[in-house]
Amino acid sequence: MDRSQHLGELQYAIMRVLWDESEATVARVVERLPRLQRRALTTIATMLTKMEKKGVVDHRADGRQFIYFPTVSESDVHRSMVADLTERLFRGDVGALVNHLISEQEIDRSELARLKTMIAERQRKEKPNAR
Amino acid sequence: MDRSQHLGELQYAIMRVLWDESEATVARVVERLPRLQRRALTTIATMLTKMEKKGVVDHRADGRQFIYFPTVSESDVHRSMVADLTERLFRGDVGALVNHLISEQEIDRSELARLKTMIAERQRKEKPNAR
DNA sequence: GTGGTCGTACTACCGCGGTAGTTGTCAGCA
DNA sequence: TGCTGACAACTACCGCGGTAGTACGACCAC
Repeated sequence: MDRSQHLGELQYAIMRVLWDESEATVARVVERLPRLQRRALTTIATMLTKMEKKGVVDHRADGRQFIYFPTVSESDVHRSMVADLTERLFRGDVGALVNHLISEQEIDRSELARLKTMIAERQRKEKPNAR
Repeated sequence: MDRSQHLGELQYAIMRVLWDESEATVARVVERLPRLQRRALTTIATMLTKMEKKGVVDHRADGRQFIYFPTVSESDVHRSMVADLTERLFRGDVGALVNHLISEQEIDRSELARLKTMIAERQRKEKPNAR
C-alpha cells in the first residue's frame, strides 16, 4: 500500500504547479514556483526524482527533457494528510477536529454561517440513502 | 519565536503521558506509553532531551532522577499543528478545511447533527459582540 | 570535430525525528 | 572500601525532506 503520500512544504508546492499545469518540465516547475519556494534547478530535479520514487508523480521523455505529471490528485493528498492529522491528534474523530476548529481557531461569523449551509447540503445528500 | 511545536508521533505520545501525569520520570513515561510506542529507556531519555531543547518540556532534578513536565498544553499543540496544516493545504482557510472534512472524509449522520449544534452554540457566543 | 549549452544523474550534506548502545557517575550495599 | 545497579550524558546511525554542486551525455554552432 502506498500510504503516506504525506508531502513536505516544497514537495507540495511542486505538486501544486503540476496540478495546475497538468504536466511540466523541471524548468517550468521552477519558473512557476512562488518566489519563496524557488530553488535551484537541480534541487527541483532531485525532488522530482524522489517524488517519482514515492509514486506521487511520473514522467515521460520528450527528446532530452523529462515531462513530469502528477499521479495523485490534490484531494487524494488532502484526504491523506488530513486523515493523518485527525488520527494523530484526535484518534480519528473528525467531529473532534471540527469542534477544535470552530472553538479554538480563528473563524468569523460569515464563515460559521457558510459552514452551516455546507452541513445542511451534506445532510440532504446523506439522508435519502441512509444505511 | 518558538513556533513549530510540531511534534512527531513518538514525541506526541510522550507529551500525552506528561499531560496525563502532570510530570513523570523517564521510567514512568516508558511504562505509561502504549505498547506500540514503547521504546528503550535511552530512546525516551534522548527524545525528552531533544524535546526540552525545543521547549515543549522542562525538568527538575529529584536526587539522581529527572522529573519532566510539559511546558505547553495539549490545545497549544493542537492549535499549532492544525493551523500548520490549514496553512499548508488550504492557505489558512479554516472553512475550506471544514468543507473538506464534511465532504471528503468519512463522517456519519449523527456526527453531522452534532456539528450543527456545535456551530449554533458557537454562533450564540459570537453574535453578541460581533465586531 | 570541438567547444559551449542544456538537462538529467549522481553524490554529498544538513536538520530532525527516531532508535539505541556505551560510558560515566553516584548512591547504597556488602 | 570496593562493587553494583540506576540514571543521565554522549555518541552514532537510519530515513527523509531539503539543498545543491559536479559529472556526464547529447545536441548545436562554428
